[in-house]
Amino acid sequence: MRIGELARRTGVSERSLRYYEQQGLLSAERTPGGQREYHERAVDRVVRIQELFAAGLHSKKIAQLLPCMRDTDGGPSPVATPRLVAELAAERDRIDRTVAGLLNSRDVLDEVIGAASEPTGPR
Amino acid sequence: MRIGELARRTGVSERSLRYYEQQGLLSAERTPGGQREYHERAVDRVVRIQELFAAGLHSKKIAQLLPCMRDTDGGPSPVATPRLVAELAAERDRIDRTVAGLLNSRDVLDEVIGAASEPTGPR
DNA sequence: GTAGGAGCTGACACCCGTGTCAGGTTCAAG
DNA sequence: CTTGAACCTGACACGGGTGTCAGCTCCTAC
Repeated sequence: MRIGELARRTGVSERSLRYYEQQGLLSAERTPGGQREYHERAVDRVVRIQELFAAGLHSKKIAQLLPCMRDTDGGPSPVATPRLVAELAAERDRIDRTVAGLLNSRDVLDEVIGAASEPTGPR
Repeated sequence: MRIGELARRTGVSERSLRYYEQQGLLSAERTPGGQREYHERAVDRVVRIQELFAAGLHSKKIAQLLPCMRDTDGGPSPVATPRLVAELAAERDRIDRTVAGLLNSRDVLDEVIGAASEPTGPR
């Protein structure tokens, strides 16, 4: 498929898809005329990329991580280097701390929301 | 206390503390010479502000939210307007979605980390 | 009174994924 | 062949919290 369809199917802008390619996160064949031609599994990959961005990983780390992931085609999935594994473990811990903070903040919001739903405020 | 101590006690830079004041998130008395003088409870407030920033709220929304929160002094805590409550509920839902995404990404990381810890890779 | 650490304001830069525009090329349908 | 939608590259801008610097003033201890 071409970039327009991929953008539509993933909900990611064409701009971002080109950026992902530039960062080495996503590859594409080219037509003789130079237009990008994506494999079917690019869809899943783009979704993953978005998730990892949302998790706070930077493109550089995602670029290292992606080749080590089991793709939908069940390919060989090379094993990560110890160095990368250590970095990923650090990212995971960071994510855990982030989640804890988010849940805490959510509780704070809930308290304000809850207080407003009581007729005359808490006694 | 003055700004240096507050920065030291909260781990937040002086630059950021001044920014919080500019955004209406944090107030301070002034000495005759114009230097900021903070109440003791500014410490808790700064911590909260950081949490809310980490949760993805923008300073404008935090500025609306803070006056509605029960402070450590157990003050009056005015009730949020229905409009603000609706916005906060939206933020809470966004946080929930973010958490779900983070946990998902964490699992993805764990899979790669786990695969690397197996002697010859998965069968 | 004076030295020097601490504080003040204002301004500029950064990150980095994304939006957007300009100007040109390619592709597919008529 | 022509037309128009889709695609290409390159460049500039943004958001928004934070770092950093310059140049000055304040406060405290001696």
